Amino acid sequence: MVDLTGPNDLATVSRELMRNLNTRAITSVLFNRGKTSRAELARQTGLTQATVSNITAKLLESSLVEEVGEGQSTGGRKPTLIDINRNYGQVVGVKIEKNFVLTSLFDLRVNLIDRRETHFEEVPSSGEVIKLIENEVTNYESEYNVIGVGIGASGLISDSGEIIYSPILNWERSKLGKPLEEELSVPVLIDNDVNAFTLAEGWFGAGKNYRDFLCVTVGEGVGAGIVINGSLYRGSIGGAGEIGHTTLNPDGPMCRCGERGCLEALASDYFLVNEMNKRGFGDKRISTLVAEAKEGNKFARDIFNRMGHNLGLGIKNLVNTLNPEAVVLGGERLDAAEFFISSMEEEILNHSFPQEARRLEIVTAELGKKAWLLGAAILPVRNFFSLPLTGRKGKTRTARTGKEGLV
Amino acid sequence: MVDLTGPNDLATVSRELMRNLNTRAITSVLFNRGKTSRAELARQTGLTQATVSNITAKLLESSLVEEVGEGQSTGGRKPTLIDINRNYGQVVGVKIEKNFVLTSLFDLRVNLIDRRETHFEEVPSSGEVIKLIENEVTNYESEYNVIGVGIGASGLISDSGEIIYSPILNWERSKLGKPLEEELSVPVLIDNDVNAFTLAEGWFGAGKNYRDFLCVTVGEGVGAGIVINGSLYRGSIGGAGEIGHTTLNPDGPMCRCGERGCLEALASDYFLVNEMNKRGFGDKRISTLVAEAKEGNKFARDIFNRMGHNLGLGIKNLVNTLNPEAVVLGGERLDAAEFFISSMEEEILNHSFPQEARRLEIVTAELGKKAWLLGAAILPVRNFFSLPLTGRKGKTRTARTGKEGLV
DNA sequence: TAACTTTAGTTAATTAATTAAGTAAGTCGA
DNA sequence: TCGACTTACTTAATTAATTAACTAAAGTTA
Repeated sequence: MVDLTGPNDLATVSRELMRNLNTRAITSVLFNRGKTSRAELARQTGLTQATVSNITAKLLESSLVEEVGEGQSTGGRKPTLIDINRNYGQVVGVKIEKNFVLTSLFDLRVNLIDRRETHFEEVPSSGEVIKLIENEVTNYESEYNVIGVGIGASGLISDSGEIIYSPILNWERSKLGKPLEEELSVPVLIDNDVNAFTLAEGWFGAGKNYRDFLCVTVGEGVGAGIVINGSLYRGSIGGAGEIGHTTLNPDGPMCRCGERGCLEALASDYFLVNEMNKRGFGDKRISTLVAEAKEGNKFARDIFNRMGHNLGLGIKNLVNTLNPEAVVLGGERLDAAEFFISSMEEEILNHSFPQEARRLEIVTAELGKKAWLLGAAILPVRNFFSLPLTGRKGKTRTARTGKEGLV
Repeated sequence: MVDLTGPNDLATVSRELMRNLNTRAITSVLFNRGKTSRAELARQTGLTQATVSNITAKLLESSLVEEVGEGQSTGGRKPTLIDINRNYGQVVGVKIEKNFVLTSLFDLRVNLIDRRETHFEEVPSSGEVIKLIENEVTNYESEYNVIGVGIGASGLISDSGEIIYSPILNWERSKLGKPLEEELSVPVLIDNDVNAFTLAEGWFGAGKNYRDFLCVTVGEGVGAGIVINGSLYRGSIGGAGEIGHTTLNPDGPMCRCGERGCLEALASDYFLVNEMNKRGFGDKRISTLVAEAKEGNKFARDIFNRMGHNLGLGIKNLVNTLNPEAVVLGGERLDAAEFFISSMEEEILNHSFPQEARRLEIVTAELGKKAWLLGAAILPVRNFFSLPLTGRKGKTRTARTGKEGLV
C-alpha cells in the first residue's frame, strides 16, 4: 500500500499504469512459482479471473509467457498451466574488480548460461572496461537476444549509472552507463556491488522472506545493503550502506581513510592483516590465517574473535538505527564465519534492545560468490519486468539488435 | 514509481483503488496549495481535466471540499476555485509526557483550535491516561465533529498502537489504541513521539523539501526519525531511529542503560548534567547551564562544544549509513544550539564522505515545541485523507458520534 | 449412469480512466 | 466593438478494471 506520509505524495494512476502494474503482478507470480494456472494467478494476485485471462492473452500474444500443458484436476476442470518463456531473452551480468572483470549471460529466470573472466595486469581504465563489455555483449548478441546489461562495481554510483567515486578502482566521475547504452542499444544498469549482492540474496537467498533486512558483507572492506519495505534503499546519492567508515571508537586504530576507529579498521581484511603484523605472523595472506584458525591456533582464533566482537558492535548500531527483521552476513570472509560469528552475535543480541533483538534473525548468505554476478544480472531482469508491454516483440532467440527491450 | 525490487512485489490496482489514489492526489494538492482551480489541479496531479472534474464533483457532493469563488483570469475564462472544507471535521492530538498530558484540537488543515494541559503528581498509569483522553475527546465531540485521534509517546510502539515498552513512562505492553478506539468509535493512531515530531517537520517545517531526511532530536534523550522516499520508516517493530543507545565509544562513560559510550551518554541532558557534576556546578538545572553559556562561561561553552562534537560523530555514522539529503536538528536542547551546532557540523562534514557531505544539508527544526502535538494531530489527518470516500458523510460541524471517518 | 459439486475459464454490464472534440467565458489587438 | 486567441471546463467514445452470470470439464455420489 502506498503510504500518504506527506501531503506531497501525488501518486496518480491511469488506466495504462493500472494495466502495467497488474501485468507486472502476474509476471511476478509466474517468475516466483513457475507453471501456474490462470485461476491460481487470480488467487495469488487478488485480481479477478476475467482480468487475468485478459492480461495473459496479451502476454501469450507477445510470447513473453507460454502455455505449458495441463495440471492435475483437484475436483474440477483441469487447469491450463502458463509459464514465463525463459528463452524470450537473455541478460548480461558484469562484475568489475580491481584486477579482473567477470561477464556472464543469464536467462530471464536468472539461470546462468555462460560465464567469462578477463584478467588485467593493472587496474584498468573505465574506457578499457567499456570496450571489454561492449565486445562481450556484441559477442553474445550473435547467438542470443540480449535485452539488458547489469553491472556491479564498488563505490558510490549515481542513479544515472555514473560512478561518482570508487576508491578501489581509483575511478572518479566515470561514465559507464550512458556510453555503453548508446553503443549497445539495450538498457545498461549499474549499481554498487554490495547492493547487487543484497538484491541476489533478497530475490533468491537468505533474505527472500524478509521485507526489512540488512545485508552486511565482510571482505576487503565492510559494506551493507539496506532493504526497506522490500525495496533496496540507495540513499540520496547512492551512498546508503557505506558503513565501512562509520566510527566505532574515536580512540581506536588508524584506518586507511585517515580517521580512527572506523568499522573497516576494526572488522575487515585490513584489520586481519594489521593484527597478523602485530602478532608477528610471517605469512600475511588471509588464507593462511584462516587455515591457522582451522588448525586451532589460539592467536588466529583470538583475532577472528575480536573481529567478530567489533563487527557485532557495528551491526548493533545499525540494528538499533534501522530495526530490521534480519541481518544477512555475507562476503568473502564468510569462509571464516565459524571463528567470528558467535562473538558477533553475542555483541548484537546482548547490546541491542531486548525487544528488538528478540525478533531479529541473524543468518548467513546462501548464494556465496555467485551472488555478486547474479545480483548484477537481476538489475536488467527487474528493469525488463517493470517495463510496459509495448515495445516487447515476440521474437525468441532470433533478434540481433537487442533493441526489443527498449520502449 | 513503484520499484519492482523483488519478485515478491505484487501491487495490483483495481478501478476502485485507482479512483482512491487519484482522489487522494487531488486532496493532497488542495491541502498543500489551498484554493486551486480544476485546471490547475489537473496540471499539478497529471490527471486529465475530465477526471479532475469528475472527482471534484464527488468531493463537492460529500462537502469535504467546497467551491470558494473565482480566481483571476490569465487570458481566458475565470477559474472556479476549490478548497478543502477545513471545518468538515476536527482531529484531537495528544502528547503523553512523564508528568503531564497535552490534549489539543486541530482542524483538517492542522490549524490549532484548542489546547489543554493536565498535570500529574506522579507518572500516571495507562488506564488513567486512557480515561483522560476519553473525557477530553467526548468533551470536544459535544461541539465538534471529531474524526480521529493521534497520540505521541516515547518508546517502542507497535503498528497496532500498542506501547511495547516505554522507559520514561515505565509502561510495558500497554494497550492504548484499541480500548480508546472501541470507546470513542473514531480511529485512534499512536506513534513514537520522535516520529510524530519528524512528521510535523516533514509536512510543515524544515523537512518539507526533502524526500530522504533524518530528524534528530536532542533533549532528555536522543532520538531520530527516518524519512525514506517521503515515508516515515518505522522498522520491523517500530524501533527504527532508536539511536540513543548506539555505541560511539566502547571505552566511553557509563550510560544509564548499563552500557558504555552510548550516544545518549555523550550527547543529551544526561550528558550535560553529568558534566556539570564533574565541573562542580552548584546548580544542576540545564537552564542554568544554558544561561551560563550565554553569559560566556568557558566551562559551560566547553561542555556544549564537546556535546556537539559527540553528537556530530553519532550523526556522521547515521549519514554514512543512510545517505540522506538533509539532517534536521530538533528537540528541547535546540535552545542552546548556538553553542554546539558548529562543532557538530564540523564533525559531520569533515568526517563523512566528501561527496555525500557536499550534498548534505544541516538545518534546524522550524516548528519548535509545537511540533510534538502537531505531529500527533497529523496522524489522524493523514489517515483520514488516505481513506476512500465511502463512509465520509457530508455533515459539517453537526455530527456527534464521530463515526463518519470510519469505513 | 445421471445428477450434483467443484474448479477453470469466458462473456456481459457497469465504472472510471483516457483522448478528442466540444462549449463557456474571459483577454487582447486592430 | 468585433474577431482571434486563451484558458476553464464538459461531453462523447474508447479502454480496462469490476461483478455477476455464464459455459466447460473434470470429480463425487446416489
